Amino acid sequence: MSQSTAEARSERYEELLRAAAECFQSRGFAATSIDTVARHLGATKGRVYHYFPSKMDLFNAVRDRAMDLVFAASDDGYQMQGTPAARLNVMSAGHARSMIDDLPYMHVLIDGLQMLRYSTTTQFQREAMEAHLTRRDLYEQRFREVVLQGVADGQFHIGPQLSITIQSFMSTLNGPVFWYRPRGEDTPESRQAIVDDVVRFAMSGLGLSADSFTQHSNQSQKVFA
Amino acid sequence: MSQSTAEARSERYEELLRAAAECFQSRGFAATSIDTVARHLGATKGRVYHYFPSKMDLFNAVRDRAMDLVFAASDDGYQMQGTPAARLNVMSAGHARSMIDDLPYMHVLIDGLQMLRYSTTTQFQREAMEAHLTRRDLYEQRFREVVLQGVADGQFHIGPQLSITIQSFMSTLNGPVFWYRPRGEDTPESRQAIVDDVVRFAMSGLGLSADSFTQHSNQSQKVFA
DNA sequence: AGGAAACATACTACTTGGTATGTAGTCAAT
DNA sequence: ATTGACTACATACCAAGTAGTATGTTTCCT
Repeated sequence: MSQSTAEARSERYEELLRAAAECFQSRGFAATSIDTVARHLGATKGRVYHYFPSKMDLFNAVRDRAMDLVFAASDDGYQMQGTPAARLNVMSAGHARSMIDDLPYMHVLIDGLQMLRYSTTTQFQREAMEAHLTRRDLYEQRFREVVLQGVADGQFHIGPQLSITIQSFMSTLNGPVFWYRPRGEDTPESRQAIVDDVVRFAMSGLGLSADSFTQHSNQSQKVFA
Repeated sequence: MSQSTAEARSERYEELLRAAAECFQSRGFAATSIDTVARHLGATKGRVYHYFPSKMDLFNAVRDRAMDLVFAASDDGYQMQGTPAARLNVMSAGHARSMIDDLPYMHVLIDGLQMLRYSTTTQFQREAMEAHLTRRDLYEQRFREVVLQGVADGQFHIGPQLSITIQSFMSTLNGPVFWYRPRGEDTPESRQAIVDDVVRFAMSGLGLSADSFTQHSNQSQKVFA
C-alpha cells in the first residue's frame, strides 16, 4: 500500500467520523441509523461497515476522539507554570474553546454518558464504557487538582462541598455545547469573546475577579499572593 | 362518573406520566418504546394508548408537565418583594431544587430541546414544539429580567455579553440534571446542601458573595444598596 | 342488567442493525 | 498486457424490534 493510499484512507476515515459525530449530535445515538450517516455522506451502509464493525464501535470511536480533543485543548494550561488561577484560566479557556470549535464531537462526549445504563448488553461494550469513564475521571481530576491547590493557597473561595463546586464549574464550561450554535456572522473573534465570557463566569464562581488571573504585561499588579 | 373514579383516573394518569418520564430520562426518547414504558408499569401497550394517542403526545405531556413544575418552583422568588439579588437567589434555589426533586421530568425538559430538528415531520408537532419554545423563552426572560435589574442597580458584576452570562447562569442551575443521581444515603438536608452550593456558585458568577443575598434574621447587615 | 371505562391481546406495516454477496477500480508481479 | 489479489465500496436480503390499530375481555358504575 502506497503512502498516498494510506493518506486517502485516513481522510475517508476522518470524513466518516465527522459525519457520524454530526448525525449523533443532531439526532442522538438511538435515532441515528447507519443509513442516516451514510446518506449524510452521499454513500450507503457498505461504506460505513467497511470502516466500523458496528454502530456501537462507530459511536465509541467518535466519543474517544472527542476525549482526545478535549484533553489536547486543556493540556497547555495544565502543563503550564504559574498560579492555580492562571493555570485554571488557560485550561478552562481551552476547554470552552473546544466545546465551540468541535461542537459535534463535544456534544457526543457530554451527553454520551446517558448511555451508561442504556444498552450495555454486551460485555465488550461494558469494558469500552468503563475505559471511557476512567479517562473522564482522569480529566476531571486535573481540574479538581488545580482548584484544590487554589483553595489551599487561599486564592479561591468556594462552598463547603468541593465536588459540587467542581461539577458546577464544569457545567458552566460545558454549557456552550447546549446553547451555542454556529451562525453565519460569527468570527473567530466573536467566538473567543463567548469563550472569555464563559470562563469569566466560571472563574468568578470560584470567587475570582478577572484581574486576579488574566495575564498582564504590566506585572506590578498582583492581587493575591 | 363518581368523584372517586375521577381521582383514580387522575392517579393512573400521573403514574403513567411519571413512568414515561423515568424511561425517557434513562434511555432518551428514541430508545424508549411504548412497550418499555408499559413494562415499567407492569402493564401493556393498551394501557398507554388508552391515555395517550401517540408516543409523541406522551412525550409532549411529560415535557409540558416539566415546564409547569419548573415555573412553579421559581415563581415564589419571582413574585417576591426585595432586591434583585434576594429575588434571584430564591428563584435559583427553587429552580435547582426542582432539578433534583423532579429529576426525571427535568431531564426530559433540558435535553428535550434536541428534538428541535429531530423528527419534526408533522405539522401538529411543529406547533407543539413552538408553543413549548415560547414558554421556555418566557421562563428564561424572568431570570434575564431580574439579572438585568441587578446589573442596573450596580449590584451584579457581569461580563460584556449579557446573553452569555444568562446562559452560563442557567447552565450551572441545570447542572444537577446531568450529574446528580439519587443515592440511598441522601436526605432532604443533604439535597438542600447541594442546592445551596450550586446556587452559591451561580450567584458568585454574577459577582455576588453569599453575604449579599442570603436572608439574615439580623437585618443590620447590608453589604450593598 | 346494560353500558362504558380500563385495560390486554393479536396483528400489521415499516424501520433498522447486521450480513452476504457482487463489482468496479487499483496495484504489483509476471 | 495480463492476471491475480486486494481495497472500497454498493446492493440485496434477513431477523428483530416498534408505532399504531383492531378487537377482545374484565371491571365498575348506574
